[in-house]
Amino acid sequence: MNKTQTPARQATGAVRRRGRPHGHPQTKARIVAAAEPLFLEHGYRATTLRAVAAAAGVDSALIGYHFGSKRGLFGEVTQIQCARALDLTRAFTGSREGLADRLLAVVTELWDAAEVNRLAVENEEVMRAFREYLEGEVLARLAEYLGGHDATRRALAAVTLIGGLIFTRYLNPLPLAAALPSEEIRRTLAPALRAALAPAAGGPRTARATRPGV
Amino acid sequence: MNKTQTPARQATGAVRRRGRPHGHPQTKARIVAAAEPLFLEHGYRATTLRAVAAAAGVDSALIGYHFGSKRGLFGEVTQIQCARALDLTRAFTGSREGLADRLLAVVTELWDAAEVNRLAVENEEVMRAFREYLEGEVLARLAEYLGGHDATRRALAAVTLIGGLIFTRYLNPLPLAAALPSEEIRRTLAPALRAALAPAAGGPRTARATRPGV
DNA sequence: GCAGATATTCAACACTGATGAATAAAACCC
DNA sequence: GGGTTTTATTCATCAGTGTTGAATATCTGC
Repeated sequence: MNKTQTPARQATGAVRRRGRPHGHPQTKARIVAAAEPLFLEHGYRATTLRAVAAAAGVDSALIGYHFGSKRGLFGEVTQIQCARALDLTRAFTGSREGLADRLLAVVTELWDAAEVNRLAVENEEVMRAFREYLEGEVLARLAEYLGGHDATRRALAAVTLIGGLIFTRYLNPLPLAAALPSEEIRRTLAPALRAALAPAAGGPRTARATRPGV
Repeated sequence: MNKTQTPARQATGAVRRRGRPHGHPQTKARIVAAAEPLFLEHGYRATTLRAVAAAAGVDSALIGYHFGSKRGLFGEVTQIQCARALDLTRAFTGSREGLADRLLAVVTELWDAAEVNRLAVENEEVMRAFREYLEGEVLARLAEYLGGHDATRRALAAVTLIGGLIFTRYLNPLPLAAALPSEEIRRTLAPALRAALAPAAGGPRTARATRPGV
């Protein structure tokens, strides 16, 4: 007659009474902490909310309550990592000559340390954030740093290369690109990045900059 | 509100008897044809097998029967497009001097024409195929074409830039990169790609690069 | 103490992709 | 040209997903 025999057996096996427990004031943080390794190991799709809830020792409905949706939780988990992994401020302080090397150093350092590898590409929201950051932040600031009427185009070329580095080494890692030590990667890409950043005067084709920077 | 009373009402509304119908010998092709626009418009995740089956006017179980799984169907739909979009053979026939320009031309032409934009990044299988192609095919052949002991490194730099182009313009398009006409993109990236392909001797930026690749 | 806000639990819901049993159509064999 | 086998299709159902609403327990302000 009664289907609810086990009153509240969470995955941990610990029996918890209904209602708000006394000793767990920050469930939200615990959910995030539990979700992070799961997302990192299994990716977005394969990580279920029930698994997260079980790992955190909470009811799965709490995720919806605190984060609205699975997307909200993922956004909460990766937002900080994304922000941390994309902070290029350091590269923009210093001489113009070492800009390419500083950019490569910052990118490889941050992304080597970041644990956002591979999984972000699955999530539309993260990709959108990444896109907006790459264009609205990196490209814009880089163009401003470079200056000149051709700055936007040079910044675009640089962002393309940097995006390719992040893509082929971290988000969708080619075995070769991922295996090389970062110092070697930097040395490999430095000439191309310097060429991308260099004013087009020395190039074979004169670049008629028609578009004022947007 | 789905009580499943109507015995066999497919999406078309046409009542079909059980068993193999006489006039539809190529259901497989029809499923692929119906799936393609759906995948392209809504992406992988948001396209349900039931919607594909309804659009094709067949039972949803037929997809499993013919393609094994949703992945199988997606692979069937995108495989040809991927192969079509990644055929770089043309770029490898010709003089060494124009290599960079030919590469950029082929990549932009093929990807501008391809309709694989944006959705491929959602699917792990497509990304794996793309990865393997980029490293196993493009990079390997490019290194062979370039020759010399430094060839692999230069090819890697070039592949990084090309991958960045595909990523920031097609797979996860930055507004600016996607808005520019392809001819301008080519002009923008040409110097960097030439520098990537050039036999850099490791020096900072000196013109020791006149030496042809051994 | 008590009213309202907040957090938590439970139970369902609508869907999803997948699969097994039953069956009709076609092909094949002699 | 009937009998058998193979293939294609239908139907029903499964386990599992993210999400949501109702009920309940705890905390907070007065």
